[in-house]
Amino acid sequence: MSTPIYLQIKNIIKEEILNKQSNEVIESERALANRLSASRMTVRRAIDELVEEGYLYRKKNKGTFVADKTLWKKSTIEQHTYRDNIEYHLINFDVKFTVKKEVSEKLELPQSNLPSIIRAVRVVYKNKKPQKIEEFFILRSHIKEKNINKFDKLLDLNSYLSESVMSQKFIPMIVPIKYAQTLKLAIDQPIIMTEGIVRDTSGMAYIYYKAYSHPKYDTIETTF
Amino acid sequence: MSTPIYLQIKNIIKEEILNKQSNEVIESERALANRLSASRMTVRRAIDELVEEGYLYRKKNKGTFVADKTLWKKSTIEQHTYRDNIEYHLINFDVKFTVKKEVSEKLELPQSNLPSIIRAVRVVYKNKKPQKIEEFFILRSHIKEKNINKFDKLLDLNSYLSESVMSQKFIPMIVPIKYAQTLKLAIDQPIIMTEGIVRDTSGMAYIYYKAYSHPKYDTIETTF
DNA sequence: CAGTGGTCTAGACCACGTG
DNA sequence: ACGTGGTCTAGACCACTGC
Repeated sequence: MSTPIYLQIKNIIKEEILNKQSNEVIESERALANRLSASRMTVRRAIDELVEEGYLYRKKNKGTFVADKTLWKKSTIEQHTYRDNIEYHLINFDVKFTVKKEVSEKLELPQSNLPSIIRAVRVVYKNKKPQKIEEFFILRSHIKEKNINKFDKLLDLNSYLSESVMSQKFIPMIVPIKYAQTLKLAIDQPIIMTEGIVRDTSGMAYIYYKAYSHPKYDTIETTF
Repeated sequence: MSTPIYLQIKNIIKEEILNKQSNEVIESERALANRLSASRMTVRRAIDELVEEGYLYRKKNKGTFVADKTLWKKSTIEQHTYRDNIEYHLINFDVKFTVKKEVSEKLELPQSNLPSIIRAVRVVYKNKKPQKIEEFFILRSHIKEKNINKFDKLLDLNSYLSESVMSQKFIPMIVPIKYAQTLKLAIDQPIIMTEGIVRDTSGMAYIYYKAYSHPKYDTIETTF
């Protein structure tokens, strides 16, 4: 088996608590270690992660318990993906060698010898309804060569985020006129614009994006 | 010493990397364990948390490195507290036995035999400027008796969050007229209203709150 | 080959809650 | 007195990197 034991145990526990009530106590760490023929530290690591992900909670000197099902989700901004029908319509795609000051500042680009920047604009539909408009500015040099022609890979933020860090700002505004029609909004509708910068582990900014969200379909939700 | 060794080590490392450059390699886990007279697993635990918090990153078979300083912050909504001068002005405080439908739904209150609810409204000032207006609805039964008369304890969300889970929604809107003046905003200014529900580990909702943020001073920012 | 992080073991002691 | 989670130790093997 190449998958680590603690991950196997994690999945076993995850399955077993499906049949349990919220706030029901689970087996003790020692009992689990014994039953699954693993050391207690390995079981603890599995439980540690399940606690971190909101599936379980611990009470000192009492035991470990199944968390309320409504808490079984982690803080992720990209909320969709559950059973929703998500579609992307690319409405713009080009490579630039000059960009607006705003973009070059956010990506901390050099004044001269500007690198090439991929700019893409797409509409995200959720269950056939327009949900948000996203504008991406991506440093061409950071795209793996084999992905360069696959828009889906290119614009799937999740495939980058595991090795990178994203910081986001939420900015209130009136929907820009040019996007009002696409989002099927009145021209004076307040929306949230999300501005994000993705950096690799060395701190280099390589994606700048702005997303204009429909206020009704795309309520941004996070859990701590 | 009652503070765990792994926390002491965490702080030692945190101090030592202040004098290092970004992407500079740090001592190996074994070397640290040796120098600090701890086992490697204990050192690992300290490093694990520092990686989780964005201070360090690891490269398999290579070493552990100092992360870029701009990544040294974790996803917290309550951004202030650094060096900012934060003040709270309580502008309303009472105990209710009937609440609007909106609140009773969010807190999942019973139809009859309504529990008492504490309602508080306060203005948060940051460096003497109004930053946001917060409305809290708190289940009286969840307040520890000794805190009941200390507004600061009562309304310090951080003192609850360690044992609870908060979920938030960000909703765009035009600033409500009754708050426009307090926030020093034009009456047609778009803002973000943050709606939050805090649940204890058993899943019971006990705080409902709404925060109306000034768009300029309180840009909500998160890191993943 | 030596050194790294990733995983794992089989013990150990502690503080605390409940019977 | 016993069981719980919280912490800690001193080893171990693996896959991989760089010299």
